[in-house]
Amino acid sequence: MSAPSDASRPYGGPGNFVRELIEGEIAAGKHSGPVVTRFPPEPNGYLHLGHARPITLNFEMAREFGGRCHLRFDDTNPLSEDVEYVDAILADVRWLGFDWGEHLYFASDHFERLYGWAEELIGKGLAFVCDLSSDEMPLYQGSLNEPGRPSPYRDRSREENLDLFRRMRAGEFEPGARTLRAKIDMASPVLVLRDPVLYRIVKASHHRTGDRWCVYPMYDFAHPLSDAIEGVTHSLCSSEFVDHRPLYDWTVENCSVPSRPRQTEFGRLNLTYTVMSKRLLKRLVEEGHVRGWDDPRMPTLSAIRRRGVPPAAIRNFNRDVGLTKRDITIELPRLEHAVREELNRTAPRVMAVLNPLRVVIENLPEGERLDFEAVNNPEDPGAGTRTVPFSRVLYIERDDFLEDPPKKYFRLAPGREVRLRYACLVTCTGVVKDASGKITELRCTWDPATRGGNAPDGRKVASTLHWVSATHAIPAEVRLYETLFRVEDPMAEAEAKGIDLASFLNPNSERVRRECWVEPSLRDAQPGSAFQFERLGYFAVDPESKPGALVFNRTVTLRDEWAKLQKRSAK
RNA sequence: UGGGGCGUCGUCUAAUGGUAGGACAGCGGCCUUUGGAGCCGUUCGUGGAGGUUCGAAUCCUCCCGCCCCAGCCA
Repeated sequence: MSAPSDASRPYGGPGNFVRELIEGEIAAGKHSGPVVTRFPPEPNGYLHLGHARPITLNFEMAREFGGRCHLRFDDTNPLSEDVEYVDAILADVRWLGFDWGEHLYFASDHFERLYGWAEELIGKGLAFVCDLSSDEMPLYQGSLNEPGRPSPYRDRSREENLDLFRRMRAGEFEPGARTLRAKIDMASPVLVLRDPVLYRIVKASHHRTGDRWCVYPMYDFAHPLSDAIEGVTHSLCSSEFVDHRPLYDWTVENCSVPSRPRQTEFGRLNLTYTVMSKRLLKRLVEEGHVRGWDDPRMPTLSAIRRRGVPPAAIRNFNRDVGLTKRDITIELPRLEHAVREELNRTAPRVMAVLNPLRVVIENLPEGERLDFEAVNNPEDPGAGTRTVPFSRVLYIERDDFLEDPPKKYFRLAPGREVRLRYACLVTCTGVVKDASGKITELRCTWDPATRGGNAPDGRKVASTLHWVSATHAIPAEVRLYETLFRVEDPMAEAEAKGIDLASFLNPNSERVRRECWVEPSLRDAQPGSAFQFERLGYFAVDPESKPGALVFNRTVTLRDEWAKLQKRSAK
């Protein structure tokens, strides 16, 4: 149940109102037992970045107070749920670094007791069987401004209600024919209190209970009661459920439950340049805008895992962003910061050339190989060093040479001397072009006195370039990712302008480069492992990668001052 | 429009009647064998109007704005 987390980085800092609430309760002696929270997903889709907030919050609060956090599937709607999602959700929560221990539950485990409480409500005259069809019911519900009218079936006797409800369970009626409803107040200004449906008839096989049930409890009934059964003390949920709290309380107050949970709501988290609703994400998959739920451009947890985002970055992101009652939209760079921060600490450095330009070292004989020692991670001395081979023909990044360099361009140019990272200083002596004028090769000389990269005479160079040895490098495919959408808030723009969401997709969200070269130490890089390609960014080995056919995904770029300069001058 | 929730730098978030602080982003600089990392500096904010008070982001009144609710979804 304890998360691998840094306790010096508490969730939301001292201002987290949920922590203050719990501390206050404990100070007031309101808890005799442990603090118990829960994360309650419905297994009808994949978890995304928006879910990481309640996951982190629930597990972290339980940990901070020495309690426990349950993982409970709210599987009360067999029409939309599936084991496929159960398995994926389990894997995602585990990946995020949280452990529910023995406390894995399903609302469907509680169906029998829930049913018993429904009969209890009938016995108390607090629930009735309603014969209104799904078409008719809205006619009685009123509207935002007008009160509803009581169902004509509202005053049935307890005996008749009980008989009908038992026959509903026995499968005597067709789906939609009848419902069990709470008897509360059809005139309530709170819509959810207007005799809400508690049970409906569904004849579909449930992924866990099979065909045992013909009636299924609604969320508003199953959720508070499941919390009570499990001894949940703090039912933390997002703000759209604020209106449901009176019904939550009504339910636990009127059923003979073993404990008294309380619901507390916090604001939802959104991110710029993406969408975060299951419906929209599903559309992106189904319409082929992405290759699947784990396409690295998606905001799903499985996708960012594939992209190379470490789980600690997600936990820290949520801790740092904090928690209030308001819905928030975080700017994407804030997430990228958390990702870089974590990867900077942990990712081994390596050299890779994504857009190769051939360089011939004229004063180094063919067939000669020099070995240079490279630091694996300057942030982590314990990561050690490795050897990188150097020879007459190299590749450097095409962007790292300009025949006619502008001011503030520090990289290679005719006649200029730069350092090749970990290797030596080289000077550009010539440029070879093809018939169309495209540069095909650079001629350089190296200074053997600068082995390792420093000049004994103390002369400085303006920049350091990454490189690979052409004869030793390994070919690789590299997938470069940008935001899926071109605009900060695609949903809002689509609605405001009446344009389809798809028109805001970023055509450059994925660019595949197949002629990249990586240093030989990467030969056996395993899927999932993360590296910093020096000067370029962080890259993770894709699950599709194989020895001999390496595939890397760009997780996030490095901060790039030169790119920023260029962007600014382009405006 | 009935009910509910929420308004502090561009974006998040502290300050719980007593100097409006921090992070990310931005800008400027230092440093650098990654134009990375790190370090230093800096611009920018209490939705509005009244009121209470020696003193208001905080308390009161009114106004304005944004979000949620009319599934037999969760």
